[in-house]
Amino acid sequence: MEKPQHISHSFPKNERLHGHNAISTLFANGQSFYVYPFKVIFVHNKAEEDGTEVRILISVSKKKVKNAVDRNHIKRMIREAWRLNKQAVINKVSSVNKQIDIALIYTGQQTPEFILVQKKIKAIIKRLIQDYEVAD
RNA sequence: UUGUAAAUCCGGGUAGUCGCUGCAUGGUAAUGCGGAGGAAAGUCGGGACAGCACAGGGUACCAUACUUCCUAACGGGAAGGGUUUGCAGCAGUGAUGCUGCUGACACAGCCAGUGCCACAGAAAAAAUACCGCCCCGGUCUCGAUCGGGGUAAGGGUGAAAACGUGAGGUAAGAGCUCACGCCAUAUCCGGGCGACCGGAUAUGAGGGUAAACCUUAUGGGCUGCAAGGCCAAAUAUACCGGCAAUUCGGUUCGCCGAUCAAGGGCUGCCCGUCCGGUGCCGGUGGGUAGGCCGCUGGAGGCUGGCAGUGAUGCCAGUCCAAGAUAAAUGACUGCCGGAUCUGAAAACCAGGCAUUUUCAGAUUGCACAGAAUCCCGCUUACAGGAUUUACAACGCU
RNA sequence: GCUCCCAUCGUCUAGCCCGGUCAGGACGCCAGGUUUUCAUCCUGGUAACAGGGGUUCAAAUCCCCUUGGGAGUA
Repeated sequence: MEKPQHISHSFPKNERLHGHNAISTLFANGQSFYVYPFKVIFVHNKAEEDGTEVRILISVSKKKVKNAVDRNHIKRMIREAWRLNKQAVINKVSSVNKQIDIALIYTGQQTPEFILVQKKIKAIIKRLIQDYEVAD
């Protein structure tokens, strides 16, 4: 699919969504859809100068998952699944010269298997790409 | 050997692939080294550190409460003292005492004062006597009744009944008296640094409750790293409410000194004190919410020696062991280990069951749990394993 | 992170400071009555002190620990 030099499984800091303003605008103006057990919120922006196409926020509610160890574990699995499969979204977004902020909110109450998480993340990525093709 | 209890320690290992984070090298590609816990948890005590404030005094408020010691400090710890639950033994007519084992105790003072003690009960604290007991008087049907008085031994009530046991005494009774025993207070003697212990004498209106008010003693400024500092960015000496606008002296006419109003600081209040002349206080609103420092080398860890019953301290050597910030310390796979289940073999036994060991297979990522300024404690959670000590058992048929 | 507060019938609450009655009231819910029927109204019932330990004769109340919920704070 992609050229070898574009394949990167790294997850640097500028691909993580942070800052009060960016998150507020995402939750205020973003579109959302569900792929159980995830709620996905995303918003399109104009391309940034620093070259990051995608910024992502991963959240697990303290009310759904009480234990801090389990909460960290879920977040790590989600981040890992995203890290290994994100390249398709980056390529698509950079091809239309835009930038996207995404929030992945885990709404389940049980700790899932990694295979299941990876399957769902792939489905979300497919949905995001479809959304771009419809927009075009 | 197994089980139970207590104490201390450990609480998965390893290889590969792909990642995150700090530092160093290096230069924008990488490489090397480091990267959660005994509780990181609860935020219950105590500190360090920081900011505000800082003549001081009284009072209020809060906390603590056997003694001595340890500690930076503590509501923590060590050693000791006292009280007490349960069991067993011994002494005594008995009340009770002594000894051993075993736990528990927020354990100053109800003899400083005040309050409270529901229901029941006659009475709940200096006792108005319900039943009962006894004496005196009246009446009559001659053992009952009425009236007056004595009595806290007995009954019943209650969580608790006015020191307990035995005797004397008496109309009946009563610490009324005596002996013994317990308790409290005071004084003296001996021991102990002390709590307290042993003994003697005297006194006695001899319930409980201070996690009731309180008294006594001791201690305590307030706020917390979102403290606080710097840089960047951004705006509005915006609006509302309340309060105030002193006097005198000197002068080189710039001011200076004194007094004083509004108001503010000194945790609340009072005194006192300091600041304070065009502003002061309270509320609402607007802007920015990015980065750096604080931020990890410390009451530090480990080893050894010495002192001490011990907590702990001193000395010497050695080591450096996370610093994230929408928040890192991981994910996947293989092997080893653990746990559970099944099967087989062996050991013990006359045989079987149980137990133990070994082997094979299957299942399961596998205790509690994730640093957020740091440290010392406490409390709570915790599969399994190791060591030590104490006690019990050494199988059933 | 730090600093605090709260927990009582199905719901909203009183009682807690200063311990003592069957833990009171309102709205619910259930049953009966009133009414031709329904609503209203009347009568009766239902049902709670977050969990554990301590102090006390006695704890919703006082003290300690745990659990759950909430608030403030650049």
